[in-house]
Amino acid sequence: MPELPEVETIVRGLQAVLPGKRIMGVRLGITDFIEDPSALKEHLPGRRISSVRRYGKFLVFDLVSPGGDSRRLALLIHLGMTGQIVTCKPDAPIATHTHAYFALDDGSEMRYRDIRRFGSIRILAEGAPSGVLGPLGPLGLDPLEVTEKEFRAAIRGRHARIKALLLDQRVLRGMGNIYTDESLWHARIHPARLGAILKDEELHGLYIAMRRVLSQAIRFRGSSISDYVDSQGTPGKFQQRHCVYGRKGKKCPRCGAVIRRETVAGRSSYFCPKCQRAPRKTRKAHRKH
DNA sequence: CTTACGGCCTGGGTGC
DNA sequence: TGCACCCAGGCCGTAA
Repeated sequence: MPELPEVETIVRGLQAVLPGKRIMGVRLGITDFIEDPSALKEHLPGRRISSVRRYGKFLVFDLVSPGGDSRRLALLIHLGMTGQIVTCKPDAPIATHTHAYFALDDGSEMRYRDIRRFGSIRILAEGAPSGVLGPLGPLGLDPLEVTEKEFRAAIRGRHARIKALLLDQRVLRGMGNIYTDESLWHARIHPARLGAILKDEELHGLYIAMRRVLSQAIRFRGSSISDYVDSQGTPGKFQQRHCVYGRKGKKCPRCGAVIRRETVAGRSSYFCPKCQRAPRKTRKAHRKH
């Protein structure tokens, strides 16, 4: 579900209401997607949320302990495909597939709901001796903060398809299937092209397109295809602005050709066969023997 | 280092 | 109404 713009929208909504609030208690439903459920109950109650940040597609809740205990902890939530976080009153109706409830000291509640349970919730000990960054460690550059030079360096010389590179969280943190396809369309680059063969001119165009698409998507509060809602339960609007994603069989808004859907890098990929010229062929035959 | 694939889960849509 | 099948904003592990 959520890519950078959706997570950013949720984070902004939470950052507006959560900082300063203390977590009083944790209730859990199904926990098979939580690495260490008891750690949540052990470490969260009593701690105060100092800020809510986005790191790639992760939500990071920075926690401070009022009792002088200076060990810094963070609550890390990844939304997977169908994760949702909302704040509400404790007596608000409980949506199906709600699996975690965080009671706050102002009497409100933060809830985590996740139909498919591909998400994750875990504690990050920021002062720990090793593996300090945990799952955040391997993540690459933020697409909205990366410079063009860094972007070029990350893509150039890579033999993988550009689609796979954009989706690889170790290269860029935050891109997902929708915004990858939209960015490639704007830049007129076929998803199966190899990163290594892209010209500087094309990388420039892709860099500009990616940042424009993401910024615009944030402005429209993300894309709601089926499940995504922000922290107030409101869907995004950017899906109305998609040029190729989910538009198989419809006309390319730029040239009128029929948009196609093919699997590239293991994911559904939407593109305009006319604007986004396909690469010559993948030489796979040579590799055998 | 890369790709391909299956798996994790549930639900929506389609066609018979 | 049922069933089989395909699809889905992510990511991990395995094998080649």
